[in-house]
Amino acid sequence: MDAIDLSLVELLRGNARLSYAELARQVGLSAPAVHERVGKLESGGVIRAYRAEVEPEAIGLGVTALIGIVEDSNADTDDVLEAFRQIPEIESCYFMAGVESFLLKARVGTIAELEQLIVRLNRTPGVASTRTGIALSTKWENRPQPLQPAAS
Amino acid sequence: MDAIDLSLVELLRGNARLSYAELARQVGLSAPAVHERVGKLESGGVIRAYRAEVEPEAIGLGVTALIGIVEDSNADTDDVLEAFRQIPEIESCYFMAGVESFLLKARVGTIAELEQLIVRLNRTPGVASTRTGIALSTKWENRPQPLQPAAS
DNA sequence: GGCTCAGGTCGATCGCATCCACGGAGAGTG
DNA sequence: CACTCTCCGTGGATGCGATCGACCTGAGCC
Repeated sequence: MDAIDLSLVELLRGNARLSYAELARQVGLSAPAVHERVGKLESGGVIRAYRAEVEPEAIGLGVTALIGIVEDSNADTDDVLEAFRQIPEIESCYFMAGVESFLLKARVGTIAELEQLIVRLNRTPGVASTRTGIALSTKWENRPQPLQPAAS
Repeated sequence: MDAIDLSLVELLRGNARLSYAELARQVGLSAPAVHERVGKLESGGVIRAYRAEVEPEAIGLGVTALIGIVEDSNADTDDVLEAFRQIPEIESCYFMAGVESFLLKARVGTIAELEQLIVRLNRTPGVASTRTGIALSTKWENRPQPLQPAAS
């Protein structure tokens, strides 16, 4: 993980569809060299996926909610996590310090669907209570930040 | 925005680096047809970007925090937003219903940097108070959900 | 010095991206 | 109904990029 790898990661965070030839020009190596480096970044787990970022409203997901979860005192956290994983509306799941063990980000089409989701969450074994905040608008999301000299 | 467009979006959300030829095979059109459809999805704002998803720890961003912001009663929301936009550590910014006007997701390298960030936020004109929760681990993030028949 | 290995470059081959000309289905109209 | 316009697609051609294999070079080590 040297400075060139870092540049490659930064370039691909900005535009995942850059060709190897273009990446090679940007970092000053040959295309095969870049190909090999990127391959290692992928198999080494640094690059996890390449995703198109889509306007949620355009695919019928106009309602965004952030939901804090308090667990039962006797809950099995792994089971709760597994139950959350089965719910496709939950886009992100963070395990938090504090009273609320989890913070979930969910996207649904309508407020009615959000209501159903909350009911489902409250019924999930191990969940003691939920606290839902509704995002009126997403100002931005997953903005890549410029890379530091960095670790490793 | 028909069923084929929806498939294309779903395929690209799963893997942004699929070739047009491969997309064409998956949806049963020719490569030029797919090329044109994807081009329209991009210029129509449905597809906003293609991004590599990176393991944050690998690039020196091991600390994730979610920060609620309460605004001053006389704050100018646009100014506050603009100030947040200048802070690169803020990856996502939601405008919320409730007492806390914003919810921010930020990533930094160390707890010390998080402390500096919180200080900076509290000093920002228009910010009355902040409430920070630390994510001990990210179970998953930005998981694409399978697409509904959908609107539009 | 001479081995070995990691990580490059170069050259060749094949597939893909992309441009262009052409064709067919469906809607609106006389 | 027949005409035409438009949209959306196909097929062919061409140049670029992905990717493989052979070879090169410098660092570390015996």
